[in-house]
Amino acid sequence: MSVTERKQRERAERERLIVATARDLAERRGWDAVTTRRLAERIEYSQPVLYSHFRGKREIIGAVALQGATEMAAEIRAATEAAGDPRARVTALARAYLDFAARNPAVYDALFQLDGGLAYAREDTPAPLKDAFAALLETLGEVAGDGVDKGLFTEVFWSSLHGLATLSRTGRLLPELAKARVELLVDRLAVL
Amino acid sequence: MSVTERKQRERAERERLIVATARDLAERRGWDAVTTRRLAERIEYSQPVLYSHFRGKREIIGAVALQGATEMAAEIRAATEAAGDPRARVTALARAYLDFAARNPAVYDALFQLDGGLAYAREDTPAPLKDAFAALLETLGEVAGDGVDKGLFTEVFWSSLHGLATLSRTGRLLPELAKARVELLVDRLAVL
DNA sequence: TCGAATGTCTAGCAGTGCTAGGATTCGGCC
DNA sequence: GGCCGAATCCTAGCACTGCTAGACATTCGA
Repeated sequence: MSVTERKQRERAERERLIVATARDLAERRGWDAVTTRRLAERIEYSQPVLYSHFRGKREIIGAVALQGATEMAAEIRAATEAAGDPRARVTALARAYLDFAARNPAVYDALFQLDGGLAYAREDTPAPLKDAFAALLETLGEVAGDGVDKGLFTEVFWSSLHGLATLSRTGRLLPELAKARVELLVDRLAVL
Repeated sequence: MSVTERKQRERAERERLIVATARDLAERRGWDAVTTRRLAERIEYSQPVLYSHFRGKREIIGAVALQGATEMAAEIRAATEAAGDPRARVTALARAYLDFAARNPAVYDALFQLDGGLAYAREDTPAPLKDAFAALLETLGEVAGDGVDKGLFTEVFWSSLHGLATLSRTGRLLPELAKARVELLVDRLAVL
């Protein structure tokens, strides 16, 4: 059985290589540059190998998205736990979120802009996505205010962050106001 | 000269036909279905004709975006002018914005999601885009609050609306909370 | 040692955005 | 009216895309 196990390990390793390569390529040159041919060449296998791991390009995007969700959740938790009072936590959350989006634009796109074939806001939503939302809710639930559903508040706050992240990255907002926008958002939305 | 004029008219008419057809196709079957071949077939000309009007597919998207911006600005102004007090105006604006995004998803994508080769938030930004932002600012500037720059506030409010529009349309937010999200956003962000 | 199963690759399909170059039609001039 | 140059348009094709059928090699169990 040890041969089979080794093969499974190698297969899993190759799958990680595919996801990592796709992510790297997308981050360096954009998702348009992530073609099945280029990806196959980089991992030094032929195209059909990709399809023995994933149903298609969409699923590869989905895999990158899940990886990104896990990292994002971790970074957000790390940032909020380091802060003292609720206000500092919310500010830290907002900064960590926008930071992640700015530093990993391709991963962010895989998560929230592109179609990775993943289910969101449902029962069968993959665990990493649920957990990322939970990471937001843990901190934002604290400042939802009386009588306001924590989930509802988190959705609204998250939407605002998402809007800031996407519009600013595509040059649709004034760059010099970035910091002021975050402060204004936190001041107004959070009940402290 | 009248022959030349007629030709120019016909050319302009054909250009309108291209934009209208692209928009219709995108709205019915998504932007992926808007291929140069299909578009050429629909307008009953060959592909190269498209390139005598536009540099490429990107510019066609841009043309649809500009058309959409004009309509959006008009709808927002119509909605806000019909409302009485500032609070009603802001709510009407939010509803009108999200309504437009929901009713014209392809146009909304052309405007804020896809690359139409347009400049945003700059001096050389096309007039329709500037005017759409102005339409938002006219109403939102009223409720920015003391000491808060109206442009800054408009950017933040707009980003929130954009986040709601995109995340809800791609199924990333709970559909049943749509109304509550708008109310919460207006309540918190606007200074009344 | 041989047949079967597994793994991988070559080659190809239908589709994409875009364009070079040839055919055709048209307007103005003699 | 007949001709020529220019404007207009189309055919055909390029290099690319995601994806897959079928051939080929390799490895495994009997």
